[in-house]
Amino acid sequence: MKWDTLDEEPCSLSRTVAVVGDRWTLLILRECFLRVRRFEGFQSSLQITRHLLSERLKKLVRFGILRRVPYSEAPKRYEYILTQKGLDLYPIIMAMVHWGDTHMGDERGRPLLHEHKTCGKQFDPVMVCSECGETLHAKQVHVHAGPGRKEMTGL
Amino acid sequence: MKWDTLDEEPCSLSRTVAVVGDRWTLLILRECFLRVRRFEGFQSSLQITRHLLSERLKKLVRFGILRRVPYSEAPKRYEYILTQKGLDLYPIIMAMVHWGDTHMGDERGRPLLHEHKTCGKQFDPVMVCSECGETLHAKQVHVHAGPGRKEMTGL
DNA sequence: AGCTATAGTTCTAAAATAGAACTGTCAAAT
DNA sequence: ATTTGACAGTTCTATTTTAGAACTATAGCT
Repeated sequence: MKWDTLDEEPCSLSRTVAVVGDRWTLLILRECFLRVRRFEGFQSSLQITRHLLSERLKKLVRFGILRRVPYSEAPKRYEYILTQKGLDLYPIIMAMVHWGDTHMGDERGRPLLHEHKTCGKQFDPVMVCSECGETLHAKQVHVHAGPGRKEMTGL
Repeated sequence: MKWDTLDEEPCSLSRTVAVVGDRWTLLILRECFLRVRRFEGFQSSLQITRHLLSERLKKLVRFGILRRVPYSEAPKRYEYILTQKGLDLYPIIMAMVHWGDTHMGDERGRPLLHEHKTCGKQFDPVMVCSECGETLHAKQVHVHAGPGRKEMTGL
């Protein structure tokens, strides 16, 4: 496939997959949300090869998900900070964490617990309809082509 | 990396990534939610090589996300149906679609629109706290180690 | 001058993917 | 009775990606 133009397909899922649809990128983003910011930090916690880490970070910067911000002049050193576009990936990451909690758990229990500072409780993420607030299920959703598409061949 | 044992890591994100963390798998799942069920259907709409499609479908069946159901004896033919575990991936897919709609759009407008049959309106998915119902934002969440983990190195 | 920390780049071997052709079963058409 | 076509894969080679390790560069510290 022409993965290099996947981000221009008339399908929002394809476009997202073009940016975050590989294993290393998702794991790097996990570290970002856990407040890792530096090259050595990513490298040592993920055991990713330096080459690939360098490449993935460049790609995330190119797509505007991370900002490369200097934190030291002489020697010039940079750290990688989530932009708003990057922070907006949180529902994707949390949805994946929640699915893993639900369907891939073992006898040891959940690896991590999430506390909502606003209400103080331990929570799970729930996806709801922006209009009526009801929990969303695949079967209650009808999909139809929008302006960005003639024929229907994607999500 | 040892991608073959990623699904046993003490991290729910890793475990999910082990199953759906590659481009073809995500695109195959998109087709599943668009009601594609058969080998030829996936192959022709995705232009994936038959080899990879075969391999990915096997993997999804192995992980219990699709069921391989016969729809014809003589010749034996099968179709691939989402299980409940598979249907539960919907929030992940929708979160990705929504991020794409928001951040990867072009002048042509959205490729697809989603209608919530329950309320009849065109909607966006929103991720809320299961306890208080408020919209979730990364910065309002505090993460701490659960029973499935001693040290904290994941989500 | 030598050691360490940080942030990469370069190199080769191994693994994954692309692309096309091939296999096998059966139904319908000639 | 033989050919054609649909379906669901499998097999093969060439190309691309990734793994793993070593190397480069800048600067502070002793």
